[in-house]
Amino acid sequence: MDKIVNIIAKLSQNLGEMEELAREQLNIKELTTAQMHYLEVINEMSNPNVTELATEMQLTKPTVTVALDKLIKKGYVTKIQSDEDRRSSHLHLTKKGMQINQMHEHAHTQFAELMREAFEPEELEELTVLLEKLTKSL
Amino acid sequence: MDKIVNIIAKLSQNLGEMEELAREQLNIKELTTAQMHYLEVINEMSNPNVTELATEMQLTKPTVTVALDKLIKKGYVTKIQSDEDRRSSHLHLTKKGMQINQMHEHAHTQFAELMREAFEPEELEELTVLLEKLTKSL
DNA sequence: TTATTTTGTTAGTTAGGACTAACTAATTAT
DNA sequence: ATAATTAGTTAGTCCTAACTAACAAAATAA
Repeated sequence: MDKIVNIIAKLSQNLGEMEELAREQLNIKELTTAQMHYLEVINEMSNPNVTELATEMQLTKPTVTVALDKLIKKGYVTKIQSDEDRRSSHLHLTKKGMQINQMHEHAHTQFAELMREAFEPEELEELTVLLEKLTKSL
Repeated sequence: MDKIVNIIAKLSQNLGEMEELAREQLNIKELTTAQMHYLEVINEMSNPNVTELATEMQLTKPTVTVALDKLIKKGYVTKIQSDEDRRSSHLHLTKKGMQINQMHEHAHTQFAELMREAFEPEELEELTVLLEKLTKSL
């Protein structure tokens, strides 16, 4: 019945598959899904401390401390002591940690590639304009 | 630079948020993410047996057996012995198990709603035609 | 200055979800 | 008819990731 809902379902599914594929290709198998989530949130928050990160992720501080230890050991995150409050540290992604962004980007680039193949340039332009409008209202 | 990639990134993010929201709203908190995944795959495969399900999910049979026991106990799945091979059983989702579809559908419906709000009817029609073409080539 | 609060850690526990090894029952091949 | 294979289960192990309780160190309030 509802054509749009079906279309969205399919697009959503495809995007999911792309992300999964990108993950495999970029051999981030060293990281679990949970660990990737930490990196994503740290990235979004830009330099949170442990307490802030725990609050944002709705986890306890001990949980986050332990999780961070592993990510630091593996070289994805660094902790830099704060100047204002010496109990506290800011969390940063290392270059290696930034891979996580690459992963999503990679998936989205691949999807964009599919779109370029599927459409004539004029159609693509049309679609871009429409989707741009949509994202602006989201 | 690449407008489309950015647009896709945003759409992808939004779809993800919608799914998460739908999950919360439909109080499927009784299920873990892993368990939901079982239901999704069973649904896609329509009546697999344990071996087929394990192969599809790239898990061992004991793993799947144990996971299914829990889902059966909670009333999301039923196992029906095969007539042709009495060692084997077909897996079915119960009505309760079908909720999982509802969840995705709900998310997609919400997203479609946003689209209807964002566009004039003619634009929506235009977009539908374009996206339909895209999904066909995916 | 002393007491309280806050930041983060360490230690120990629990639950989920994966695995292998060993098994039973049913089917298929020799 | 017997041997080998296949479907699925049970038992036992391991790892991840969550939790609480108890703590030290630093900052803030009384």
